[in-house]
Order: sequence, then structure tokens, then C-alpha cells
Amino acid sequence: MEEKYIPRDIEDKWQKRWEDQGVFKVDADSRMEKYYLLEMFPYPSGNIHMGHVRNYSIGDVVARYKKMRGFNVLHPMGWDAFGMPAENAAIDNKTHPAAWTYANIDTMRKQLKRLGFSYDWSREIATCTPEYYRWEQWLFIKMFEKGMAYRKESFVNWCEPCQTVLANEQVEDDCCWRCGKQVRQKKLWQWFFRITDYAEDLLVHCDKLPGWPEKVTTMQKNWIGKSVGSEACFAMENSDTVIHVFTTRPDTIFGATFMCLAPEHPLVEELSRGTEQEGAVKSFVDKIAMQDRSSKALENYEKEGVFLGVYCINPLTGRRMPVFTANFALMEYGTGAVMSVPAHDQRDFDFAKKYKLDIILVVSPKEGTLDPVTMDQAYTEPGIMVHSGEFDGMDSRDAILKITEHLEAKGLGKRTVSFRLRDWGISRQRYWGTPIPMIHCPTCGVVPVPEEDLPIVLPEDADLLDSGGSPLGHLDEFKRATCPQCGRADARRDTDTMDTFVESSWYYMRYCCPDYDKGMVDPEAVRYWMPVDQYIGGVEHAILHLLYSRYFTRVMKDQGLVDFNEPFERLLTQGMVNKATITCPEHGYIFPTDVVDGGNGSSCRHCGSTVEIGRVIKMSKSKKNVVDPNELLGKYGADTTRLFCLFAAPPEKGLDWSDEGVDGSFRFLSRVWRMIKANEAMIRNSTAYDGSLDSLDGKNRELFAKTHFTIKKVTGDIEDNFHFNTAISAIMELVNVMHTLEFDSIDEIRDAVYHLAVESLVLLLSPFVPHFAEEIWAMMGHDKSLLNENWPVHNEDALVEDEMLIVIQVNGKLRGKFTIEADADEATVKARALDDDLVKKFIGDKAVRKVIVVKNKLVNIVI
RNA sequence: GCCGAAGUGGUGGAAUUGGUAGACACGCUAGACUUAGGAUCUAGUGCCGUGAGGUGUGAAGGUUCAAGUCCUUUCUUCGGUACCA
Repeated sequence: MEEKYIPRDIEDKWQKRWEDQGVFKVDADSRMEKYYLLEMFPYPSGNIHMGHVRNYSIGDVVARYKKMRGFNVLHPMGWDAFGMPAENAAIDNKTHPAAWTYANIDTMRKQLKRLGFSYDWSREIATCTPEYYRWEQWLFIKMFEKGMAYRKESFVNWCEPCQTVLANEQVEDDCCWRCGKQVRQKKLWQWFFRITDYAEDLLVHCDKLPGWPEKVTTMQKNWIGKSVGSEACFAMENSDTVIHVFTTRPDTIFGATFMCLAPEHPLVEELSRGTEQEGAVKSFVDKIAMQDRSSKALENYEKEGVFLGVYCINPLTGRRMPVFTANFALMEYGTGAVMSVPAHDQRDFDFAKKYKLDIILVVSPKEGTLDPVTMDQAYTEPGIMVHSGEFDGMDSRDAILKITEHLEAKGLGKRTVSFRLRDWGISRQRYWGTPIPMIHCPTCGVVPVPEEDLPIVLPEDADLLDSGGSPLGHLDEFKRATCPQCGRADARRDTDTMDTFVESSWYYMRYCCPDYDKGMVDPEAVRYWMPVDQYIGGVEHAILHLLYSRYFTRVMKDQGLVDFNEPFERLLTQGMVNKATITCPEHGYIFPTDVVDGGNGSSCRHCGSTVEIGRVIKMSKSKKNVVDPNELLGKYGADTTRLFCLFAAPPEKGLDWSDEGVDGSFRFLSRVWRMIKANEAMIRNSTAYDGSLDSLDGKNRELFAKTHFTIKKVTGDIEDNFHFNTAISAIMELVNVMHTLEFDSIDEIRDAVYHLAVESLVLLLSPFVPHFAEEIWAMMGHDKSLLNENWPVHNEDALVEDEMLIVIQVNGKLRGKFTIEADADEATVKARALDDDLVKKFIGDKAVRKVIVVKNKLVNIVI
């Protein structure tokens, strides 16, 4: 063992040893209980960032801990390798996306290895390899055959700079989530996955995921957005045409005074044709279509619409209702038509006020009255039915069902359910993705590629600079195809690629059998390893990735590939890594290295202005508050870096970066190192104490008890909720106690107890700082890796205290304390408390009204 | 607007079923050892007060012998979502 703690030497040595011995390689073994630990795989953007370091450090603790508990631990890693940044980089640097991606993978793999994570690298997968995506193409065809994948022409979010379609989820505040530019609407033929078929099932199972944070299941439930309501039919005044509406408030149907259709609604054009409003409607619809979402957002709640020139009839009142097309009616939700009840819906109210439409009150508050003329907002609460014929006087909540039944009986409506969740659009007009294995034939239409022709390999020579549409569309070689059905030679291959969320929806299954070539997954391997016991990743994937994965698992189950519904047993969403920002009035965000410390505060190196320390926010390059893992590794090594990430905050909370804090973690390890180095010979020449607590006293007794307490505490913190911060602080406490021992005399018992403490310390530290622990373990004379050791078990008897500290309170305030033998009876404790000098002083001449004694804890004297 | 989470020292964060608030760190102060230290070790460190003591977990009430913890009201911050009929 070296005199000084030099992480680099130790870490290189152990990483090499682990790799040479293949200690992380696992195989399915039915004799062993499996544990599948998974962390979200990274996009190979070029370098590992601190978010990855944190995520994977958390995972590695669990993996190593479970291994020491005797589980057969599957802990894989791979690459979410398709995606737009590769194309953007390719255009910027004139490299090929594949070359860029694989180079990044090499760099990042090295970084992960440098951090000493316990991955089974033999299972590594990259989603951009044909061996991987061929099975995705295969499943796509299966889904197509079942109608689970289908094509429709629809409005899509179109990002002009990226030349691509975006999923709703990829649009943030009406801007592209990647480039941040405004998104506009465009109509294209797109492939969709019918995830809405599973809306109900996905929703119901949200309540059957006890290992998931409630926050996440709630977000998913809201995203699925089930609402129960009714569909009602409104006939047109002078034609057979019927407008179907969805409403959650059938109790207000008597108050419906007008109708609103989404601008894209097919009836808009049909109904307005030939009326004097035709021109006005057409220009309104065109305007809305041209409008991008952000300008809609700018108008923010400004309701607009145009009269179609026709009327429909309220099925229950017979009232003539003018039909409008309005910007707030959404084609994608419900039926795209809204029956407007201005008295009881705020949007309808605003619209009615703007266009001077009738307002009829049909639900009256239980107390007081409302007048439609003087109302200044809609009344949306339940109440008593009025102006509603036979339903008058009824509680409006009861009327919801009664009116629906009434409509059903008359054939004018039915109970129905509407979901906010839409089908998943997966077509992307991009190059770097999985080709969609379909052929378009002028005769046969859309035909799947025959299975034996899979994979459809992504060609290497696409021209990415030719923006506009799919790059694959410009490759005649690729595009040209023979129809598998009729043999026509002028068929055309689909030139779109799939959304990269498709790859990440099933990669965790492929880890079970990365080289399997007879199918998408090896049924046996999946049966053994799946489902994932613990999944760890960022909360930013709470909705999309996790919902899609749950959906894909169901699709694969229907395909007979797996026999379970839910892929992830337990989920941990770790918080973000934050750091303080620094701003200069002249230069905006600046790097810490651009700050010069002067006499009167800190100033900008470039302009000399006084800089301001800004808020602590998520690390990002643009805010210049990032920490480079490479620098940390160079300065402190992997163990310190990992230790700080785990110590500074519990995993589910945000981690505020502190350079001083990292220093502290390094100091802790150095301190332990020095302590053990100082006692090296003694540790080697002693054996761990294996007696009981009873035969110990003084410091030895204290250390023995502390050792067992620490084992219990650390084990509990890992098992219960992964609160590594408190586990580590418990270990620090143990070390603090170890420091109080004196070695100036010869004492075999002391050495044995100390040996036990060191041994436990090293075992407990090993999941957090594995290289460090291995080095000390080896010094102690062990020749096996710590990974093969058993996790220590505490002895409950060692925790039994014979003396308890009792707190004395007077009227709830702390006034004194004393120690007494454990389990002393109440009368003794009480007498002792009342006898305390300080307590006597506080009681004075007042009468003691009551004395509460809590066994082994406290005495409260009430005066 | 709606949904969710969280407010504790100068800082990150601890506090079992209500029972010593501030564990463990960072920072800071003083001292020791040093040619030196941004190394190490020792002591101290919520706030007010010389002191006895008082006071203190976003704010205001309440329950209780006892409240960071339970209840009511309220404020703030962060995250998600947003014309969903």
C-alpha cells in the first residue's frame, strides 16, 4: 500500500483486473436469483456529462450491492445511437453520421470504463446497427399486419430548420425541442402506432406499479387523459347531415346555444358551401392553417370564429343553433366539434360575449341565483337543473346520467370515453434512423418488405446537405424497388425513418440476448431476466420513453414474444445536476475561468465589469455552468467523483454542484487511506473480533457497537430508498469513531475490534468507491475481488445499549439530561429527573401537575 | 388556470411510530505543526445575549404534556401540463 492515496494508479490497476477476469460478465443461471438493474442508455453525443455520471454512479452502487447480496446481476450498457445530432454534426463537419456516432461511442465507452462501472460490456448494443434495427423492422411489419401500424394523412408539427416532423411531445412551448425554433403545421402522409388502443390498459396499470414514483404515474395518467362523457347528435336544420359532439357535461345540453367545429373539421367546408359566409369561412380556415402554433399561443385565449351560415337543431330543445368554426375547437380531441354552452363553460362564455350570442342558464347554484345578462363568467360548478324540461329541479350531477340515458333512448347519443392520448406518429423525414420496411406499389398500394429481405439496411451514401424532405428520397438506388406482391418494377420504397423513441422502447429486452439472430428476443433469456427489477434515469423521460416502452411491451406480448405487461418493476427518477451561473452585464453567462478576483469583488476578465453569481440551475453548455467529468477524473479520480455525486443529495433530488464539496470527498478518502496506512501492519497481523459485546468495554465496546450500527444503517439506506447520502454519512461517523482509538499500548482485543471495523468499513464502502475499497481489501491479505465477498450482516445483540440518555424537559423545554441503565422503571427515572438541580431551579415553588415518562427517552415535567 | 413536489444555519443536507432540531459534510473562526501551505491535526461555529437565559424549521392559527413531523388557512419556489369540450 502506497504512502499517499493516488487514485489514478489504483483505478487503472483494478479496472484492468476486473476486465481481465471478466467479473461483470453474467449468464442466465436458473439456480441463482436474478436481478436486472438498468440505467437509461445515453445518446452518444460525444462526451459523458455529469448527469450521466450521477445516473450511472447511482446504478453502480445498486448493482454492486446486489451482487454482494448473492444475486445474479444483469447490468448492461449500450447506445441510443440514431438521431438528429449525428446528421447535424455530419453537415457541420463533413463527416458521416455513422463515423461520428461510432467515434463518440468509443470516446464515451472509454469514459464509462474510466469511471469503473460494473457493466457487462459483452452485451453492449448500439441501436444503429442492422443487427439491432432489423428486429424493429420485423416488429413493424407484424404491427402493420395487425393494423397496429397504419398510415394516415395528417397535420404534423413541422420544423423548418430541422426539416422534420416532430411528435407533439417533441414540441416544447411551440418550439422544436432540439433546435428551439418555431414549429408550424404541415400535412403529410405519416405512419402511426395505434397506442390509443392501449390507452385504457396503460391507464389502469398506472395504479399497479407500486415501485414507481407516484409523480411519474400521475404524469402518465394526465397524459393519457381519460374523460368520461357522452356523444350527442345535432342534426342540421335543412339537411340530413348530423354533427357529433363529445361532451363531459350532458347536463348542460339544454343550454347549448351554438356549435363550434374545428377549422380542419370536414363539415366546415361542406356546410358553408354555397352560403354567403363561404368566402369568410374559407379565408378563416386558411388563416388558421397557415398560423403556426406559437402565434396561436401569442393570442393566448383570444377566441375567434366565423359563422358558417347554417344552423343545427338542439336535439332536446329544438332550438336553432348557429354553427361556427372556431380556433379553440381541436380536431384531434373528441369529435372535433363542441356544443357550446356559454353559461357553463368559460371558453364558450367568452366566445358568446364576443359575438353577442345567447346565454341560457340551465344549472343554478344551490344558493343564490344567477342572471345570464349580468353574469361575468361561466358557472361551472354543479347545481340545480333549470330550464331543462323534465329534468328541472334535479341535481346536475344526477342529470349527467339521466340526460345521457334519455338521449340513448331516443337514439341521439350514447355514453362514451375520450382520451387525450393520440396515436404515436413515428415517421421522420430524416436520414439517421431505422428505415421503414415498406414498399409503395402503384397497383398493390402499401406492401411490407418480405421478412427474408430484412434488414433494410440504411444506405451509407445519402446526401444530407440537400435539405427538403427525406434524404433517402434522393437516393434512387434505395428508393427503387420491385413490388413483392405483383412484381412491378416501378414500386417505391418508403423513404422515411422511424422516430428514435422506437429503438429505446425495447432495447432493455435486447440486452437479455444481444446476439440472438433467430428472432427479436430469445424467449428463454427474456423469461429469465425480464422484467427489469430496477430502472434508473432522468425524470425528463417520465412520460414519453416510459409510456412508449410500456406500450411496446404490450405489443410484444400480443405477438407472443414476452409474457408480461410491465417492463419496469421499480423506477427511480434521479434529479438534475445543477450549478451556480455567473453573469457579466456585458457578456451574459461566463465561465468561472473568466472571473478575476479583485479587491472589490469579482470581475469579468474581458471587460472588467462586476460579475454576479446567479441562480443555481441545471448544468448546460449555453449557461456555461457545466463541469467536465474528464477534468474531475484527472484531478480526483473516479472514486471521489462518484462519492461526491452520491453524498451531496439523495438521488431523487437535484444535486447542487460544489467544487469545495468534491474536495471534501477527496479529503475523506485520503483520511481513511492515511488512517489505514498508519495501522497497516497491525491490521495485517490481527484477525477480526468474533466475540460478543458483553466481553468488551470502553472504546472497544463503543467501536464494536458503532460498527454493527453502521452496517445496519447503510444496508437499510440502500434497501429502503437508495438514500446513499445518509449511508455515506453513517460511514463517515464510523471513521470518526475509529479515529478516536489510541494505539500507544499493546491490546489484542482492541486490534481485533479495529480489524473488524476496517473490514466492515471496506465492505460497506465498496459499492460507492470500488477501486479504493479493492486496494485496501487486497492489502488486508485477501486475494479475491470484493465483488465475490458477502455483504456484511449486523448483529442485533451488538446494538443493545445498557445505558440510556434520558432528557429532562420542564413544560416541554429541555432543562437537563442524565444517563441511567436501560429499561429503568418509570418511578426511578421520574425520581431521578425531579432530583436534578437545574430542574429543581426551574420548578421553583410551583406545583408539579403532571410528569410524563417516555421509556428510555425522556421525562417531561408539567408545572 | 390545473396537477405534483418542496420550503430547516452562511451552503448541501440530517432528524424512527409526534419525544434533545441542525447528524454528516462544505464554509468560516481560533490554535498547533510547518521554510511555506490552498497539506494535516485540535477546538469552536443556528440566531440574540458578557451572562443567566431567550429564541428558532416560509407565515398565521390550532390539536398535544410535547409539533420540522398531525390539522386549518396562507405565501413563495421548483417541476409537469395547458383553449381537452
